[in-house]
Amino acid sequence: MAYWLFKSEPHKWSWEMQKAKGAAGQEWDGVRNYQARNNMRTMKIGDQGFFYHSNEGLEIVGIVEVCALAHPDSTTDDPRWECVDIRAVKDVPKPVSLSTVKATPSLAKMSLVTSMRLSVQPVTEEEWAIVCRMGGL
DNA sequence: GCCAACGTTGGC
DNA sequence: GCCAACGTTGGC
Repeated sequence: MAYWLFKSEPHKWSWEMQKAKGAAGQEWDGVRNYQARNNMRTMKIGDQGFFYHSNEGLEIVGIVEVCALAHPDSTTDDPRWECVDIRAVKDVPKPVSLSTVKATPSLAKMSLVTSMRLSVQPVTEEEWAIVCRMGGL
């Protein structure tokens, strides 16, 4: 099982909207970056991910789960772009902010810090455990 | 809203 | 295949 982090601007697609989709989940469309796409291609059903609010909020607010393998992105005809589906699993009781992540030495190597602009990122098992603990899980 | 960082595009 | 121009992302 692998761990990931999905970024979304809340005014475009928020955690509340994701939760409203329930178990059916939502296509993670609109990604137009090769590295992010490649990350999605390697995802398996049941992989866990953090849901991060970028631009506003700047914090990890929820846990999601991959519920469909990479498939063509329905929002484009360009065959280069694929995406997975994810569904909300649970809230992070105490959202973990970017400033907290930056201030935590053991999280200094998180992609969130080192690859600021990558919208779909891998998270290591250690990082996952640390963030979950800080988030009250 | 600004702007730095960085990914992508396209001319040569 | 290089690199300048351009567009986008995302923190502040």
